[in-house]
Amino acid sequence: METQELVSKKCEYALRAMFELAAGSGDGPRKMQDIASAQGIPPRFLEVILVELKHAGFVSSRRGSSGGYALARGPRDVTVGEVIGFFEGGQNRDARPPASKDDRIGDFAFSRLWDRADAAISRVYDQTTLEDLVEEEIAARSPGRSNYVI
Amino acid sequence: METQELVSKKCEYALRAMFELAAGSGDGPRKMQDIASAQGIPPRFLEVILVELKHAGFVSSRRGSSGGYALARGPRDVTVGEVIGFFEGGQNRDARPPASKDDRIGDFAFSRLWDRADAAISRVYDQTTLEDLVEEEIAARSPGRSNYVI
DNA sequence: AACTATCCCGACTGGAATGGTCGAGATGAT
DNA sequence: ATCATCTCGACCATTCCAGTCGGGATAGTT
Repeated sequence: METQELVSKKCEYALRAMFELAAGSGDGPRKMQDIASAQGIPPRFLEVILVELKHAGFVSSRRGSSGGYALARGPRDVTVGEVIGFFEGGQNRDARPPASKDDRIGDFAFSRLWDRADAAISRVYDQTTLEDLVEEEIAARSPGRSNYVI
Repeated sequence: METQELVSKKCEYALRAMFELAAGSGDGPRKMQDIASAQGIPPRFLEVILVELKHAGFVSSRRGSSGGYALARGPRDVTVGEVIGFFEGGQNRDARPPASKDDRIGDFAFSRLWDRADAAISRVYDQTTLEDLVEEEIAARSPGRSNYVI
């Protein structure tokens, strides 16, 4: 059906950057510029994103001439859902229109509907770790693969 | 977790309008103004929406001094997913950035991820009909109800 | 036929979010 | 000392969203 882009470009960039860190792990920090070209992300924009990821505790950084970024936690311990939750729920997860005394007829049914949709999508995101993504990609690129649906 | 508003305001208004038509069925067409006040929708905006819904074949209309709108199909035969699909997939479901020859590493894994998320949410929307919503609302308002999760 | 309530349509607008850039500074490895 | 790198805040352009407006077409009612 392909509804719309579920997450913002910024959020996808963040995920791809972390994916890159997870995939190319083991050799100390990765330089921002490398990540940018590997994943096709506008470099200056990636800067902004990485700073936010650092503040959120997802990545760590080292300055200086052999610096760069690395995952703060292991790829197995960070889910896609956490990252998305941070970027989409940034600073606006509050401030209900205060007086909702005028409840329309259908409020309940729709509220349940949105909740169910939200739960369904969260279930997918929360069950997928960075490691899962890396393994899925490796499996896809190995030649004699079978088409299992994970 | 409560990520964000999954559908646009316009789309939600459309659904609520159709919900209203489904709930208050049986007495000929409903006037636009009535629907607007019943569901708290800006009237002139609702006009726009109803015209689109008519063009899409979801509702029918009668003009003149005792006119109004009615569901084109029975509440049991129209799913929430159809309506959402129409409003969100309006005119922009095409125009891929033409040359995507430069496939990054991770394209496959992410593509699968978005597909799974999309499928999860579509499953919820496509399984819910207008009638389901109406019944759910009625059940919620009946006094001695039990808290089943449907 | 006149009246009037209703639907019908296209153009328009203000504000917010998105996607992205820029310049300058702080820090630290070599 | 030097240079590559991260760090920060301000800035900007475009798009999209939510909603409005004025006028016109249509059809019941009297």
